[in-house]
Amino acid sequence: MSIRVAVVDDQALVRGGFVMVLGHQADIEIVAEAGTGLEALEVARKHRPDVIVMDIRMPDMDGLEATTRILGEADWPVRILIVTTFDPDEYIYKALQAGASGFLLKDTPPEDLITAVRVVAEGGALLSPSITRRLIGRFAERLATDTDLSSMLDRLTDREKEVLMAIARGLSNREISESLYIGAATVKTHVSSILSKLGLRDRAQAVIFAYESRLVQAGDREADT
Amino acid sequence: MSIRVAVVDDQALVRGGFVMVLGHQADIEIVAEAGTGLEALEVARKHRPDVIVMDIRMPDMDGLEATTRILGEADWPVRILIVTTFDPDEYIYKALQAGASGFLLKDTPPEDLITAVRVVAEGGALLSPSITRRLIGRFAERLATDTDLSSMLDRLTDREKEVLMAIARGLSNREISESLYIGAATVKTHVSSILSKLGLRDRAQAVIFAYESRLVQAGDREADT
DNA sequence: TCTCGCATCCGCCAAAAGGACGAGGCGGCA
DNA sequence: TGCCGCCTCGTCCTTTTGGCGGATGCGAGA
Repeated sequence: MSIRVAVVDDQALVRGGFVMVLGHQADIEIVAEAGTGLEALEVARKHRPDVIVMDIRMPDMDGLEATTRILGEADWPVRILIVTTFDPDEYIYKALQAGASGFLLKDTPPEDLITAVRVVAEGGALLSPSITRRLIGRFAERLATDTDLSSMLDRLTDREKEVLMAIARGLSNREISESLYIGAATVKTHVSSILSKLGLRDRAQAVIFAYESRLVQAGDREADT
Repeated sequence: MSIRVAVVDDQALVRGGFVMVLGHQADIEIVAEAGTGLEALEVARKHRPDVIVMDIRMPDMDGLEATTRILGEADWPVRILIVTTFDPDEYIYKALQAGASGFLLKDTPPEDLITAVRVVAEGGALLSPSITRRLIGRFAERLATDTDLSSMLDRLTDREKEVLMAIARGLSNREISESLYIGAATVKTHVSSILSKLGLRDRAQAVIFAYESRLVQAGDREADT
């Protein structure tokens, strides 16, 4: 069974090029074309393609908005491959957030487009090499600065680390004492020790340290009680 | 000019397969092979390949360590492509941190390996589709939870946002008053207003909110005064 | 024009936090 | 065995914080 593809681009020439490239593949069938975001919604609903090759800049509604909507209302498995000339960070992150399975630049060779369609049809994901590089960069950079601050964590005892994490969850001393089953005075001792060891002044700075040192990470908050 | 490639894998059969696949390409030349991490260091120094196809699990020294070392001491442009059977998150992040330009699983088809070598040789980056998907997932998830919390930021006035950011930098009320050239009592009023509007109890929780809402981000700390 | 929200300021008060001690119990280690 | 680090708890004190009420000026919009 061939991969059913819809191509969405407002420039007829570009769209035609995509259709030409993809349509000549034995395992790919072009089932629809659209020139605007709104049209994309229609053809998606009507033809229920497996993969939608989508431009970003379009009249009516841009490709990112269309992606969000289509994925939001689709009741069949559809993958969206963003293909664009522009690659500012903003677009990429929005595209990924919208749920796109791939992000290609228009300067990629035709065979890569074909590969990309096949990959996303199978549930994989694919980015242009340059974008992959940037994404990797962001990750690596994030991991790189870890060691300096987190090494200071070694100065803390296990108990103190527990208390610090509790502080980083926004608990008061009394709440910490209850959650750790120790006296309030003990918590204060630990807190003082933590602040002193880390060269901090108050629990607010301790929270900052916890985040900066990746002891806790933005986003991994368990449900607040 | 062809791409000069070195293949590093401790399993002779696998290594032979890679060499076979890559060596038959007109634009690729296999200039060296190695079976261990230490050997990889040697052949890298000796043959100065453009691209090193590297396994992770090896005797002597694993591929990640070898990657780090080679990239650290190399005085010529060398790209490293990690190819492995295993894909735990840990490996991926370490590989990216080590500076690898690509990360392929051994279940990818041979032509993809060829493509990957060409891509990284040109300075691009490439990940296996499944890994790309995971990386995207991590990013999207990160951005996904943004709106709910950051929408609460809209309730704050500009001045309050300033104060909140100051709190998130670890300043005391007095320091904030000095940095904003306003009275200490005024700062307290703002702080109270912030806590009340956001449903928080104290400045420590405000710091947490600032990080969770991405008002401030771990890592973008300017040098502490 | 007259509110209303915002920023600014003031003071008072209770709670929380933090600093500076001392002190006992406990386990590892020389 | 004795020392040391860790955890525990206490007490006393100062500083900080946060809540509350009230007040002024100011600009935008009804």
